[in-house]
Amino acid sequence: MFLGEFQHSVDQKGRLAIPAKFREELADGAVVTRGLDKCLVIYPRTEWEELAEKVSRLPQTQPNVRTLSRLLFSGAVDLSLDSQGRTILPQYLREYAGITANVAVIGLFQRVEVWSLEDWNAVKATTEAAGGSLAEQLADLGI
Amino acid sequence: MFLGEFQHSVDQKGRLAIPAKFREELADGAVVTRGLDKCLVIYPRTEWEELAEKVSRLPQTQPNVRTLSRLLFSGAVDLSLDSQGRTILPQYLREYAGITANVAVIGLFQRVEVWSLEDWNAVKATTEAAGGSLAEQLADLGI
DNA sequence: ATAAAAGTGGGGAAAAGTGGGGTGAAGTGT
DNA sequence: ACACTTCACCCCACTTTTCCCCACTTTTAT
Repeated sequence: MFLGEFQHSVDQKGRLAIPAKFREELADGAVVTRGLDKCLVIYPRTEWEELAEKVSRLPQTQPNVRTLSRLLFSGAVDLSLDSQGRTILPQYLREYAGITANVAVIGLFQRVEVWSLEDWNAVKATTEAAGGSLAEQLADLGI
Repeated sequence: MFLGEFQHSVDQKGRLAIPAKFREELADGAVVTRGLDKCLVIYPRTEWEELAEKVSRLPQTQPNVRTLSRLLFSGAVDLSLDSQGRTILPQYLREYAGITANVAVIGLFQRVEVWSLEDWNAVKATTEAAGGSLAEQLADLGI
């Protein structure tokens, strides 16, 4: 279970330290790829396989599905950690998410997202402003 | 079952003593996250798992669902107690709830809320003043 | 009144995060 | 085929944060 928000930095070699609390769960294989928003997503192996299956079973005759496949699969790399618990983010992924030096690493239960710090703060501000309407959604879930 | 109001302080290291009466019930795992109001909420493990499961099963392709997930999960940390029964509140959570030095810890049956003392006093004043009309509104809920 | 428990504060060891150098493999160009 | 560059990976060093322990004060219970 991935939880929490961590501010880390990407060094000149493109290395990003994965929060120590996440490492164990990612140790036996994980994949980084483009997210649906302007961010990167890290899936542990089992989650990734499930997602990949689902997407590959969608009708590839639909343009949207082909677009999604390209977004998801073409960007994917498997995430390996060095002895300090860092991974290298390829340049094209950093570009996609607008990542330069400072990033936010976000735990989202089954997955991990990586945002440029600027963008994450913007998202957070928007989210908190939308607090009320989200409360209603929760109510709909019977929470 | 969490009941009562406690005034505690947060020290320079961001540590908050959990009221002794609450510790046992939180000992086998608990999670703190952002509340829907300007406060933090502590859920015991079972409550949290139920909530997290519900949210994680929603279709993550919907933008609102992703926003909700981020609000809920990114703010969450699991609550571990040191040998003095204290937990560390990360800085971003303290900021969210406007917590600096003095807080109110409130037992609310199945969950615990943490407020900055100032905000709590304001909320309490409002609540007590609204007593009469509140009763009417609650009647609609069948209480 | 005394003892026990709860709350508060701070110091020190350990872990996490960050930066940089060196080595070897892969790829490029001549 | 060879020299050269580039990039990934491993190691080491430093700084910062976190966690654990001890000590003190205040409150509660007997």
